[in-house]
This record gives sequence, structure tokens and C-alpha cells, in this order.
Amino acid sequence: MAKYNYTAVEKKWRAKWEVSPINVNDGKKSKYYCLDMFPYPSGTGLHVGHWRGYVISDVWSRYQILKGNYVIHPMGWDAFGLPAENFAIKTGQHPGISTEKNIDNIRRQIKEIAAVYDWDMEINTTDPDYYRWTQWIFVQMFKNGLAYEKEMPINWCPSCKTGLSNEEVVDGSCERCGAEVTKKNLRQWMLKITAYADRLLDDLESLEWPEKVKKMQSEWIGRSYGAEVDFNVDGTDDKITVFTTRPDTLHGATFLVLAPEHKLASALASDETKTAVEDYIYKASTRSNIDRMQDKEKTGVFTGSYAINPVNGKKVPIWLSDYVLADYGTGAIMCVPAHDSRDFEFAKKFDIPIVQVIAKDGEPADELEEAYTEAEGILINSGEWNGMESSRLKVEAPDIIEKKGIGKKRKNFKLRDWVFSRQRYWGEPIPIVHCPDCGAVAVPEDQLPLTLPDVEKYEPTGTGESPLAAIEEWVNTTCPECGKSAKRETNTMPQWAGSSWYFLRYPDNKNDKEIISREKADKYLPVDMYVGGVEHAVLHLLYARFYTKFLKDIGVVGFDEPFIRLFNQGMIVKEGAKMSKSKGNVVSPDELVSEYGCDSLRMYELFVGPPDMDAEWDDSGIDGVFRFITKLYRLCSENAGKGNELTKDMNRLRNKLIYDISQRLESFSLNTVISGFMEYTNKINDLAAKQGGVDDETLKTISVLIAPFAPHIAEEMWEMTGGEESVFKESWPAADEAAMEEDSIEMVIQINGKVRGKMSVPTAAAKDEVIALAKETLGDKLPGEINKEIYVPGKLINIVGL
RNA sequence: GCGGAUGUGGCGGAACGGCAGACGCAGCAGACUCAAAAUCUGCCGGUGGCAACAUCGUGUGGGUUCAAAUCCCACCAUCCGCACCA
Repeated sequence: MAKYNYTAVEKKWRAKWEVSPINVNDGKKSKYYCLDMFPYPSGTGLHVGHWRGYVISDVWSRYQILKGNYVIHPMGWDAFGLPAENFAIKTGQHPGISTEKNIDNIRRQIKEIAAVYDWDMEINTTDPDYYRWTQWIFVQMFKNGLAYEKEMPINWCPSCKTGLSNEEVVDGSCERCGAEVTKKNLRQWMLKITAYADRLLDDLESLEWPEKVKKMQSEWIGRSYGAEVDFNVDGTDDKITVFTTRPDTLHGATFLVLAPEHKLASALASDETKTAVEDYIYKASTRSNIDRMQDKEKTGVFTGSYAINPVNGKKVPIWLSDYVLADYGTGAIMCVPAHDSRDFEFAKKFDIPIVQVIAKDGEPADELEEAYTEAEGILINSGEWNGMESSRLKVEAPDIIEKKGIGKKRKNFKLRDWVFSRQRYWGEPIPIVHCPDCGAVAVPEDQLPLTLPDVEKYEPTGTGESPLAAIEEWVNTTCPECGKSAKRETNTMPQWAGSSWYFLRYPDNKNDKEIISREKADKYLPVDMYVGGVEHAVLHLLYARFYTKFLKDIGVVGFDEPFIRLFNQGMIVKEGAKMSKSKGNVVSPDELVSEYGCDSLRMYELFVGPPDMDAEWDDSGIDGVFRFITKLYRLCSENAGKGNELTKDMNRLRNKLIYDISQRLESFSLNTVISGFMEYTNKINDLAAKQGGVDDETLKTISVLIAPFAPHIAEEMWEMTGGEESVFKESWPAADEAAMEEDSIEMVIQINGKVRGKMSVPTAAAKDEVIALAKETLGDKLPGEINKEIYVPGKLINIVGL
């Protein structure tokens, strides 16, 4: 028996593809941009989980090639980052060296996938020719007022010794290392992502992304509509502005609460309350986020001052509490305990009056058991608003308040500006010079890239300065505007900087005049399909969308959204846990490839389960795919070129195969594509045994269909059946539905919904014939009295007795 | 607490409201072998039965329907996201 020598076959075809690429840009085909989230070149290398995503995108890319497209399918390296830097701290070796080594290893591993990556497009975020443009974008943002400096308390990771963005803090801990995040007052570079909040939210709708990801982003942006209302502080000229989404409940506001960090907080204290207030403010300032989040019970302190509710003139006490966030809205809220559960809890605890202003049926309750938070009901206890519908008033109140001159309409976002500077070494230097006379000045564009200098110590200082601050000859420079001596910015950019725009660079990666030519941007972008893990749902994907919108505004590109379609592949887990070096459950693809071949591993990666679901890895399962490939090879080698005739039965199978595979592939059901190949190969084998062989037409069809999944054996089969050029020069076939018709079909016979028999009927048979035949088949099982006969053409008959 | 996803044999998983368990792994039996590997054939949810067959069975409890893994309601478990955003 002919043994399938996958090693030789795979080697042979890789060499051929090298010489004559299968994905050619002839300028006439339409483009299809299929992108992987580029990897961080870690020292551990790839595991089978990484492979899965790359296989999925490669299958899709090869399918697009067969559909006649020119496919942009590039790969690169997101190579700035902490592991390389930490390794450098330990060894004293420049992080660029270990990075380069890791890239070489991972490139080698990725080449084992045999994906159709265009390696001429390769990029590396740590390459000065690349980060020149990362810096260029920053300069453009600076010039457009979107990059600004600010001294503020930021999230600080004491372990990484650097500031973090809001997005990088997960449950109060550092997204990277898990250390508890603290606050630190630092001068920071910020990006004004909030200027794009509306567009980032509204444009989500147009994207073909998983609903889950869209939802996560929209909640992260968190837009809400309402009003700002001014409360005068009784007996002073001060006023406190609050933000509320429920201005309809204004008459029910019986107290105000300010964040302890509010600028009036200590000024509001009276002589009697001074000690308690100062004490509360101090305690709040020292508590960590985690501490504050774990708080179940509300705390607070009365300031001793009162404010005047502007709609009814009532005096309401002003409290401080840390459940009010200083950096959202105005840092102060009006509290309507009857209609907000947090205010209710606070009012109960501190014995503050609760005034109901909305009643579901127009009748007030004797005593509220809990806050009624719906905006549905009739206004009561609300002066001129009495009798109005709360749902309507909720929408109209901002305008009414504005007309009365006691506040204004307002919308708010949860999204905060992006803390963009890091106090670490291994990142892009921020291209800014600080001049005592001119202030912050951008490094002129013709002087970019501003390259990362060598340092003696990579260790972060922990003082809020990056290691670059220690290099005097680098720090001391002259002002690009006035020429006087000045100092360079020593902070670096976060890792997200390079990944927020990399998809733009691939098609024009050697352009030394522009980030990308507008012509190429128009021709090759945006990305049609983006494949990667769901862990970037907010971070990377939000930042990349923001960058794209900015680049559109300055005319670099002509589109608003970088990624039209997004696919999140499920994680591969082992013993129920994510693969990691520390858990010791990493399965490397290297041995599997040498033992079973690339085609087998590719197919097995898909066969493990639905591509968007997590899947448990089990090495032994790959045997099944390997056996299938062996079987397929044997079928082909025993029959190819024998001149067997294409029989009607075989042609039916052939067309059904085309139909099923196409449908499953289009709907991204890649696991059932693989099982479909197995199923049909079994059937074709059986039929071949019965009729004495398989024809070349059928074998050719299989090789075209299987080409995206197992490209090597596909080429080999194509060649065996007489193909002279690559199978990828073929077109994806269309099924002939007429040829799929069976002469007879098997129908199920049910009595009262239970299967009681089966029968074969001619496809063309009419309803009456089928029912008569069913009754005959049932014989004495037929119920005496028949209530109903259900006939589902081509499927079943259900006879329902009385 | 809120929101989302998932729950089917020993295992991974199939199944436009229409034969539950396709396909594969593991297992069992047989063929070929001196033997093993490879390969091939058959069996492979539970219970009862020699068998034909019957009966139960898709997390739990209800419901809709001639017919429910699939639709509806309530609940349980696991995973993920958000978490005082006023």
C-alpha cells in the first residue's frame, strides 16, 4: 500500500510556492485584507492555541484566493514590551537582542503553518523605520491639540514601576503583572480619546463584529444623557453643580453628596464638623482602589453646610462620601433616595428624609421598602411637574432646566483620556523637547525617528522618571524653535502605540516618505477580516479605532473604521486552564508538525471544536485527522489517472460535497467542514469500492475544496489528477443542485410524534401516495382512529391518533 | 449585584422545531501477522429482552406544539465581562 510521505510532499510544495507564489497581485483582482493580531515575540514561542488563530485566518485567506481575490495577509511583530525589558534588567543585555532572537524563533514556527503570509510586508514595531511613524502620529496629535500634558493622580503599578491607562487596570490590578494598582501624582502625556467618544460609540453599529465586543466597547465608552443642575450653597456665594440622568426627580433631591476630592469639600465644613470632614477626606485619599471597591457598606460625613434645591427652595444637607467619583461628571451628585438605590441606602443609614416623586399608579406608597428606579409613572410632590409622565419628563427636563437658568443639558462619558506615557525604557521615546521659553515643542518631522538611546541601566527608577532621564547627553538638547538649551521628554510610549496603526503600514512598509501613500491606503484598506483573541476587546481595538479616526481627519486615510469584520477565536485550554509556562501545560506545535505533518495539525486545530469557542486540547485526537489524510491520499493514488468514469451516483456525492463544504465555510463552521470532508470521503470510498473506482473529476473537486485547509495534499492530489499549475489557480466550485437530487428518499414514519418506522419513497411521490405507503408500512401498528396526519415533504409523516 | 455565553455518551463534539449522539478520540471483538505496529471489518448512552423490539435519556422544574437539545417562563451550575459612572 502506498504510504503517504507527508514530509516529502510538504517540503516539495513549499519549495514550489516559494518560487511561484499562489497569491498574486495582477492589479485586476479585487483585494481582500485578512489580518491576524500580530504577536508579541515572547521567549516561550508559540503554542497550539496561537496556531489556531493563524490557521483560521489562513484558511479564510486561501478561500479568498480561490474566490479570485488578491489577498493581503501579512505578519509582523509587536515587539516593544515588558518581558524583553525585564530580561534586559536581569542580564544587562540590550532588549533588542533577545527580541531579535525571539522573533527569529517565532518566525520559524509561524512558517511551519505554511500560511500564505507575504513576508515582504513584514514589520517590527521596534524598528526605527517603523517607530518613526509611531512618533509621527504622536506629533500630529500634538499639533492638533489631542496630545497634552497634565499633572494628575494616575494609576501606578508599583511592580512595573510605571503609569497605566484606565484600560490597563483590571479589577484594581495591573493588566500585565497583576500587582495592586495605586495612585500617583505625575505629570503625564495624555491623548484626548474623549474627543472621539461619540464617533467611537456611534460607528460601532456599522461593524460586523461579535455583539459581545461591540457591547463591551459601548459600555466602556458609557455615554449617558442628562443635565447639570446648580445648587447654591446656603449663606455663601458658592454653588455646587451636579450631574444627573434623572432630572425628572429633581424635587425628590433631599441631599447632595460630594466626592471627598471635590474642591469645595473642606471649605464646606463648619467649626463643629471640621475635624470629622478633614479626617474623612484624609482617609479617602489613602485608601486603595481595591479597598474602596470591596466596600459593601456606605460611609460618609455631613459637612455642616446646606444647599438650596433650585426648584423648590428647600434646604438640603451636603455630605461627603467616597461612593461619589471625583473624576466623573462634576464630582458631585444630587441624591434622590426614593428613586436611586445607592442614595436610598445612604439615606437610610444616615437618617435623611426620603421624598417620593414618582408613583407608578399616581398614588404614593406609605413607606418605600426600596428605591423605585424605573422612569415610569406619574410625578407627585413635584410642584408644577405634578401629574406629568416621568418617562417623558426625563427627556424634557434638561431643556426645562436650561430655560429656567438653573442648569444645562449635558451628556457624559465613562471613557477617560488615555494616559499615554510610561516610565520605562523599552518603548518609543515621546518626540517632545521641553524648552524653558517655548514650552513643549515637537521634534521636527524631518528629525524623526528620535531613536532610543542605549542606557547603562534598564531598571525603572520608580521615581516617576524613565531610565532615559539618566542619560544627560541625550536629555540635554536644544529647542527646535528658539535654539536655546532644552531638555528632552524622557517618558516612552505604551505598547499600544505601535499596535494602534500597524495594519496601515504592511502594504507600504518600505515607504520612507509617508506613513502610507494615500493611493495604497485607498486601494488596500481597510481590513476586511481581523482574526484574534477576545482579550483585546477594549484595549487594542478601541485604540486602533481612535487612531484610524484621527488619521482620517488629517487626511492620511479615507475610512473611519480600520476593521470591517472581526472574528474572535476561542482559546485552546489544557486541563481546563489557559496554556502558560508557569502552569506547565503548554503544548508546542513543533513536535506535532514533525510527527503528523502540517496539514494534519492545521485540520486538527479546526476539528477540535467551533472556532469561536474555547476547546480542550487532546493530542490523541490528531490521530483521526492523520488517518483521514492517509485515507484520502490512498484513494487518490489508487485512482488518479485511471480514466474512471464519473457516475451519476458519484456526481451526486461530488456536488453535495461542494454544497455542504461551501455552506459550512461561509458560515465559519470550520469544525464541521472537517467532519464533512471525513464523512464524504468515507462515502466516496464506499461507493468507489462498489463501482470499481473513483474518477479524476471527483478527486479534483476534493483537492480544490480541501486546498484552504490542507494545502499540501491538495496540491499533490491536483498534480496526480493531471493538474499542471497550482490548485490555487482554480476557482472555488459551485454546486449543481439538480445533480444533487436523489431518486428516492428515506422518510420517517411517526405515530403520535414517536418514530415507528422508516420507508423509502420516490422523490417525486405525491402526498397521498406517501401517506398511503406509510399506512401500509405501519400495518397493524396503525392507530384505529386517526385524528390528524402531518406530512412534512421529504422528511416525515406523523399520524396522530385520537 | 447587573449583563452575556455555555451546559448533549467515557472524551472532543453533530443536529433549518422533524430519526438525538453525525464526524472523530478512547474502548471492545474479529481479520491479516510467528508477533507487534500499521491497516481493514464489526460493536460501542442507560435499562429490560436471545432477538424483533420496548422504555428512559440533551443541567433542573414547568409550558407551547402533532413533534422541543432547539421556542417561552422559572431555577441551578460553570466561565467571561462590568461593577457605586449618579
